[in-house]
Amino acid sequence: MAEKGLLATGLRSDVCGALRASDAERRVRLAGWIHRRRDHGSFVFIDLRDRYGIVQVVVDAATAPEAHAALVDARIEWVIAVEGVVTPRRAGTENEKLPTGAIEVSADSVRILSQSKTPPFYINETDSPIDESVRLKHRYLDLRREPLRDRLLMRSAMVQAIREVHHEHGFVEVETPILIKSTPEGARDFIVPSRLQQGSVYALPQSPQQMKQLLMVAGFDRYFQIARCFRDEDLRGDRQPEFTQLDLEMSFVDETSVRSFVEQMVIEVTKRTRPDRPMQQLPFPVFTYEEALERYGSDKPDLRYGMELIDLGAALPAATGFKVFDDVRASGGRIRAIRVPGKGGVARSEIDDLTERAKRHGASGLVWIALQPDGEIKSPIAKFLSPESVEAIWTASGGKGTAPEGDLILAVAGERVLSAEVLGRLRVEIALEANMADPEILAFCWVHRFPMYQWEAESSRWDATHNPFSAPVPEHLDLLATTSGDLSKRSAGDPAGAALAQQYDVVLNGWELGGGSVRIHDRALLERSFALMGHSLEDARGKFGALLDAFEYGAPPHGGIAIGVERWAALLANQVNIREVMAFPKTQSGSDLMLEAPSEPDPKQWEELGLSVRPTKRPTGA
RNA sequence: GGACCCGUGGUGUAGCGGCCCAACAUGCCAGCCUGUCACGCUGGAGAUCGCCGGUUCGAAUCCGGUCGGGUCCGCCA
Repeated sequence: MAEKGLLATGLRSDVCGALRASDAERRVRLAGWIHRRRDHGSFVFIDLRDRYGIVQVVVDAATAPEAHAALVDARIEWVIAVEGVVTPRRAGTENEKLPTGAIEVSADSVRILSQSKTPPFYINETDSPIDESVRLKHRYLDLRREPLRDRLLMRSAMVQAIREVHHEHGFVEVETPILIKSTPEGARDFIVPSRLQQGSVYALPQSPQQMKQLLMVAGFDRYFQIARCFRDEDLRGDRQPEFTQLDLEMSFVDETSVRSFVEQMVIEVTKRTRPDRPMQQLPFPVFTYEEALERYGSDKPDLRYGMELIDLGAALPAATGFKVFDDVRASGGRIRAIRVPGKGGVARSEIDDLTERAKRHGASGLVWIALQPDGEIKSPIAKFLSPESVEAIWTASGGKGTAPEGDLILAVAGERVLSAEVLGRLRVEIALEANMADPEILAFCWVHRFPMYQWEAESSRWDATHNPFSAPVPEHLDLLATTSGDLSKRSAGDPAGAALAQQYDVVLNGWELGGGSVRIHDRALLERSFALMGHSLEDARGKFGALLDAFEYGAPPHGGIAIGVERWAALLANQVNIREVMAFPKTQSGSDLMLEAPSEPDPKQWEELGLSVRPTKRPTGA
């Protein structure tokens, strides 16, 4: 909390929220918004609000007639300045709900600084939800309300902590340009046409990736930036077209040293921002991608609850007689399951719903086995299950009868990755619906050793799983070397497909907070990697020429990470939507409802840029 | 590009074929009130039900389209 002296201005000696019993008898000047008013005729109470809090101001017609007259006219959300004496409240009229509730300010002077129209929604009440488009149109009023205000204050504290911790560890904060060259990194670029060089465009950075690697070549050794990033893709609750990354890069590191710093930093920032929220496990548990997939069906596991995936195949005999299971195993697929505790008495309609969802996620079906409260087994495949198999299933899932209501096993048979991912999603959905996760706990973990490449069947080529600059783990270098450089000979069976990257993600409560890697700092290796992904040498040099060139002038081994600031802030603020931790977010269709952006430019602007636009249907508005 | 949900006085909701030129709460306006704190009391104003079209004797209500907002898939790290 800031010092009173620093907050004093010509209009105020104190802030509203900070007055306490110890200020009694002081004469103060306050300025703020009228939060509420209670007019009793011969005297008026005002709750005066600023961002520090609320204090009650009372004006008595008998002792301060002019001030009283002013307040009789004043309305909610008007901005006023008052002058008066801090007075202990009469016995029995203290308000324990307010930090300032022991005192009130007896005002003898009231000045109207600014009037307000009736706001489109309540500033002083936040219990009932307001349609988000209304909130966005009047964002400055929504920001005036406590929840959004507090979240932005928290985000500010968080960013301050980020800067502090990095400076404490020798990091240099460097700003990188917003107008850069288009460097397709996967997402679609935002484009800014150049006036000076008509027909050419700048791109807005999807991240400062190349810049920060160049800073390592420059010898900055430890860099960080709170960087604005831009991606022209469809929006989601956790995706905005412009967003902020904590971007950092370190030289002379291996994977362990980067993760070790990042982990300390994340813990420290989290503690300084939300000291009240417990972290589930320190140090962060570390999973390989493979392990995360096998155990949680996800590369961003939520560790706040159990329901890990079970490999039913191991519990069942080689041939069950149930065609679906036997066929899947014959073709190399898996039979996986999760056990939902307490759901033994599940209703048929609920099973249908779960089956529907499993199919939507790509499964061909969902098999269920219910251990009912009475101990009976109910399942469409009961006749294929010997008593031994049933026993084995329960043993594999951690023993039977953990809940008196019985348990429910949900099984999916299918291709190795797909079967895991389907159950991984069901696991998250079921946990959400059953409130299985403690909302206060912060469960961080690392997931690492991702595959370098994934096979793109349509284009018959390998593509970077994360980013194309990630280095392979040292023991897999030869997998890249032994894969033919000839594009036409590329196949899903190439040795490179098995290569793992020195790539790591930080995960929090089932959200990917950020990801990074140890980078390739050798020009030849980087060119080879691009070649594997089907880029010609000229192509790669055209897009990443500066980086490739720089690597010929002494590039230190380096690595880093980028962390989504809004996602982190949203999780710390217990929000599922990053708009709730952003001052001025955009809608799902990319509009700013307050500024009414995007908008058509003046025709002259097109002309200056040497551009013309095909006429299209424009929304006419509702 | 696709699927689904929502749109009724300022705000949040109810109404889901005639009882509705629309109800409730809150807000707003006016008056009253010497201790309130979501003050209270009395009275009042305020919506052609997002928009367009259709079905029907009759539409806030049913159907189609469209606009806006949201959730999700694709996309995106």
